[in-house]
Amino acid sequence: MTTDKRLIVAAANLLDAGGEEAVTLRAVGHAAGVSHNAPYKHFANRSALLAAVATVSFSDLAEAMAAIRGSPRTPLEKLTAILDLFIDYSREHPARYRLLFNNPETAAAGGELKIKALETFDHFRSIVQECQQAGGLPDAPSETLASLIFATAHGLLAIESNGQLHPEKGLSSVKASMEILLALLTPAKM
Amino acid sequence: MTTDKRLIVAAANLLDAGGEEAVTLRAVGHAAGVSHNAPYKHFANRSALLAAVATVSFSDLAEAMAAIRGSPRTPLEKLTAILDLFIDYSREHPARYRLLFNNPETAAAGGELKIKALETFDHFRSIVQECQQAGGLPDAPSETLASLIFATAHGLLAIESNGQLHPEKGLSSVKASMEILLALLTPAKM
DNA sequence: ACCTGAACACCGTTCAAGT
DNA sequence: ACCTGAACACCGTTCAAGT
Repeated sequence: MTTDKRLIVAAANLLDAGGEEAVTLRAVGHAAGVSHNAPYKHFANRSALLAAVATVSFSDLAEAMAAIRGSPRTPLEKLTAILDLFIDYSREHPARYRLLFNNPETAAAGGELKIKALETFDHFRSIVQECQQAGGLPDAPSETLASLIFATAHGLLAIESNGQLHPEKGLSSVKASMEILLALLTPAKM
Repeated sequence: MTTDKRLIVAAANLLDAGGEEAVTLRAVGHAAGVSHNAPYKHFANRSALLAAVATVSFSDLAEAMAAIRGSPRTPLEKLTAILDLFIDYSREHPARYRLLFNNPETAAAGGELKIKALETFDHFRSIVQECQQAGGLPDAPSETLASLIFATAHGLLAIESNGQLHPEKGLSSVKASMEILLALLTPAKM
């Protein structure tokens, strides 16, 4: 594996294991078997290395979403699956989730990172559109509705981690709340 | 003004002006007219100082929400007003907003900070409940519904700042999307 | 009780130099 | 082309000392 890939992997592992503050260039270099400033030969600075981690992470997410999108399930099952994927990802990789969806620098990025992020969102939007065509979601621009649903999941995860979402019997509060939202949004069958 | 208050004000100003990274104890001390480690005589460490900033910020927010809650408006007008307050706050004080609603340390805090945060949320929940009683929102536990609406606003602000929310003609996208959500949630008049 | 200045460990970044 | 080690500026934190 080339040094730049090893640096990205090392940074991602440190991020998952110890949060963003644990991703020091010294630790990354050491984990990749190079000196503490070898990263500068591959990335402009620490932010650029984190952006590279975000880019590959978005790629992985987009790939998993594409698999769900192409699977033989009903649109509503796909929507539930993709929401679960997203929610599980945030629980299993909280610091990386923060880097992807809660980081001003990631947000301000352009280039490949932005493209991968938009790709990820488009898989989600497409599944929402399938649900609309199947009559399971109301008739609004799919992008607007997808933003709303995605934003709600994202926001619920945030307030859950803020301890402001009271747990409900057994079930994940976020998943339960998303089911309530989808139920409320489902057009009345005539 | 006592030194501890001056330190909190200085930290809040630095936060608003330059983001969290600008809140160094050296800069805070200098702005408050004391040495770079005088803060340690009033706060356990940098995190504790930021927690104090969060606490007074939540207090201010709760006060503004209480004013809306007690104003002579219809429940739906109050809900719109409180959502606008929240959205405007995030735009005018982005770094402070992040500290309040997007910070793992704030989330993990207890004590007065937690109390003030819950107080803020309860004003919101109460107005949602008023809307439900007026028939403008569906019949679900007010806490659950309030969490959903709050989470959606929070999430929309996040994806807007992530550049994933396309602007709509003139209006704030977040405010427009929230109106769509409320319209979709409004029970059909029979 | 409240504050200061020196000191320590750590970090991002730069630079001159090595192969 | 790729890497290393020393160095610099900056930061959070601690400590001994001052009033």
